[in-house]
Amino acid sequence: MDELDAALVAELQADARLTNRDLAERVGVAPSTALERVRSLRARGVLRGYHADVDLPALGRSVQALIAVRIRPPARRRIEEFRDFATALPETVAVFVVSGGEDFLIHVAVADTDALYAFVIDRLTERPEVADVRTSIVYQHLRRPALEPLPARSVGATQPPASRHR
Amino acid sequence: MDELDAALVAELQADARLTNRDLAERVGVAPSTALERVRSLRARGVLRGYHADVDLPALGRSVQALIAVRIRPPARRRIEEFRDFATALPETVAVFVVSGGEDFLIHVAVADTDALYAFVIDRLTERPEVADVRTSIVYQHLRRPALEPLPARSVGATQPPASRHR
DNA sequence: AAGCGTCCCGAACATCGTTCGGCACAGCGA
DNA sequence: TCGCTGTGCCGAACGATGTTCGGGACGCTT
Repeated sequence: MDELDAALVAELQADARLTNRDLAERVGVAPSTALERVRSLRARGVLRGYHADVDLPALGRSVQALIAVRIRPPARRRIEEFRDFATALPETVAVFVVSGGEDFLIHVAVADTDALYAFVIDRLTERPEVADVRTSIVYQHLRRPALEPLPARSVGATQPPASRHR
Repeated sequence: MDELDAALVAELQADARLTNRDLAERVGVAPSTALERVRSLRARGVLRGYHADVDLPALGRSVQALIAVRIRPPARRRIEEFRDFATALPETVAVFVVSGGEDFLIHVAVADTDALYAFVIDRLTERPEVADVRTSIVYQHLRRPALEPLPARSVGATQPPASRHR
């Protein structure tokens, strides 16, 4: 993870459909170099995939919510089963397994508030391990365009090689 | 948003770097057709962009958290200012503006628990409008590979044209 | 039944992805 | 000081891909 890797990652976070040539040009290396670097990043698991960002209302999901769920008893098996269950639901956008007052935060996107209510009372509270549910409507969901590697102390980061060549 | 559009969106959500040819083959149309459809989806704002999914620990951010923040007074100006502030912070992954007990949920990724603590007490509670903060560690963050358009009642969806041609 | 609009296709040319041989530099040991 | 070695990068070349454009098929309207 030297500076070049970081630049490639940043560019691909901002636009994953950049052509390899454009990508190379933006970070200032030859296309062949960019190609090999990106491959390495993929192989090392730094780049995990590329996903389209979709407008949820256009998909008929105008209402988003974050649903905090408490599981009783919070044993590994219950947690993992519920996590898999929640992740597989078609209304689910993402699932956070968290510490604190609750065990899960489920990010859902549904057609309207009726569908949200139905989701909570039919899908969630129907399950016996669900001890508590708190629903928050999501008004806005903003993401950062690109995550830079932070100051990076120690971590598993490989040594940045000295700058080379021309 | 007919069936073909939905298929294209689903494929690009799963892998945004599919070549147009592969994409066309998967959904069963000619490359030129796929190209025009995807263009239209972009132009209509259904597809908002393409982003690389990055392994945060590899970027030196091994600790993730969701930080619930309450703003006082919760007036529009305060809310919007704080939202922009939080979105711009380098530690921030995403910001949810929500209803309920809190006004914000900030998803952050930092190097370690020290950095998390520093973030909360130096960056957040330093601001006078921050009335309350609740931090939850994120153990896991799972996303759905692809969001299908839900049963879709009414919505702004255009009429699906009858199947055409061969 | 004829006209029209929509959607899709396939061929063709420009552009891109990918491979491969080779060079430049840094570090090492003699 | 000198040569050796490994690493990272480059550029040319070939195969694959992106993109445009003219035209055909179908359903709907008049």
